[in-house]
Amino acid sequence: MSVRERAVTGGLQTVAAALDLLDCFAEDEELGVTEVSRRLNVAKSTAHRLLVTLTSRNICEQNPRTGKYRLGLHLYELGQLAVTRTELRRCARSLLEELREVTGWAVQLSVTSGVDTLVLERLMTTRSVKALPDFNRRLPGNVTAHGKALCAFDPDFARRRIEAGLPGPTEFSITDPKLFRAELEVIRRRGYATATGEAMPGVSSVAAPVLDSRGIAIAALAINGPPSEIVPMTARLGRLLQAAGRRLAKDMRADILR
Amino acid sequence: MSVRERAVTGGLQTVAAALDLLDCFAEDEELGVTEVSRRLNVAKSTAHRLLVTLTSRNICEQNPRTGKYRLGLHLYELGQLAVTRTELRRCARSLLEELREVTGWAVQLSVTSGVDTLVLERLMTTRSVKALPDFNRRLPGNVTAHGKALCAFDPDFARRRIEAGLPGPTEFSITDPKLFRAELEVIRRRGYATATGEAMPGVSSVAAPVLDSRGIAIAALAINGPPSEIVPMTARLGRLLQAAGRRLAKDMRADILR
DNA sequence: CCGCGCGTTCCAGTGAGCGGAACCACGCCA
DNA sequence: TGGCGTGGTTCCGCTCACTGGAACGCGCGG
Repeated sequence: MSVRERAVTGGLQTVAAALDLLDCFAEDEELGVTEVSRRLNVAKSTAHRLLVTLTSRNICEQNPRTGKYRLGLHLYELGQLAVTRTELRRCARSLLEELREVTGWAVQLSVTSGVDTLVLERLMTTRSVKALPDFNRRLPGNVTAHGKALCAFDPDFARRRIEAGLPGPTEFSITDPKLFRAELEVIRRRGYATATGEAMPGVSSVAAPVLDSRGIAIAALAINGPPSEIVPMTARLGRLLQAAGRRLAKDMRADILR
Repeated sequence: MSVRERAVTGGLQTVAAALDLLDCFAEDEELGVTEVSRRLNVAKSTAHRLLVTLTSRNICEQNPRTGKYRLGLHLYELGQLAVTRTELRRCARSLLEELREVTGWAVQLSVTSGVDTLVLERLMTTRSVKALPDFNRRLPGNVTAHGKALCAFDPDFARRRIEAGLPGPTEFSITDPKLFRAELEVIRRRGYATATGEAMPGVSSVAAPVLDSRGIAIAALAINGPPSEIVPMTARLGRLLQAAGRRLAKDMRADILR
């Protein structure tokens, strides 16, 4: 799809192409002009012009050694503005720190985004940095505890995920819709979700939803760590996270009324 | 400056306008079409088209209640990709967690960006969340300990800051170039920087630089907390941060050789 | 009901943006 | 050493995407 074909009703095709270019960097840290032109299906000169403009505002940077381009730090600044202004993040700030200190493991706050989950905040500890690999902020909703908690308590999200297919990054991932629905039923009865090795080997997590006044999940709180540490205290973590989820939901309702 | 006047040598004016529009949200959380059109000096219909396109990719979002626009969470995703791929952030990951646990206060990692400092990572604790207000990731280089450490050990940055003027957000900020230079001399001799109430009232910090092989600062590590807690242990924190800075610099040099 | 403010849509004119081609720099291999 | 391939950068003629002005639709307040 070249620039001319990026229909945006009432919008600008050139800007759409520039924004789509940014998404090319999700898979690859650095890209050359030629590869960008191939992926966007535009001429090399067009790709170059897009990159030059993005680079002029530090949305992209060029590696002087290789001549290749990567995402720039101005995105980081803008992104921090976006996320720290969300109500959810504001209300969760203190709670997340407490969870981190009480449990001693990595905590995170997630929301749905399309058919995936998006981690809005992830706080680590010394031992979690050592024990856990870095992982993605965006993941399919069926392979993590927080994703499953969100699916269990947000029927729209679950439906979207199932319709889009259930990816299976590891051998433990649930990819069968029937099994997935059964798992969601278990989670709804229990009130929290668990996952081990389903997004990536050697990571266990427990998650509970943050529910709105209709009982629909608006976010999920999770604790991550190695299976040997997390699995023995699953029930305890589940209760802790449920209580935290209720507190956060209450804080958000209070915030709206303020 | 309208769209037609946004010259980008070899670039695209329309894309430049879209990116400049994003910067309008630095000051204000939400903006209407009319205000955006005023700030960019473009027609309302042009502003609207830019916003519609940015919204189509979730770079902006529209508040359905007010009709106003704000930054969208896709920026957050892209920004996280940008920052987590920096060498510095990768090397500092574990070290920052240790510093936080050893000191019990908020730690941060900063770099220079134009005439300001940019906080790449800030780790909080429960008590720091309670004791410290939220503050900006971008600040002038003369009003924070990390900014002063970067100025003391990066002469170019210091020159740029002084030439651009020394802002004084509080009554304690150093705004006189002569006094500022004297302060930098003290920091260079001592090896670490301190600040109290200079960026915002009621916050103290200690910072030390991360130096490259020529002795030029490439980053700064800082600890922040309330004056009553930080000031009595300034010397101890200074030494701790200097050691951490040396270790980080060494890790980065090792990383490059890998 | 009318006026005002603001987000949204429409349309004619034109200049910004497109792609193809050439240029330049670098590394590699016979 | 020279030729080739790769990939970033620059140039140019053509055309259509983008611009601004104007109109529209909606909500609110007097």
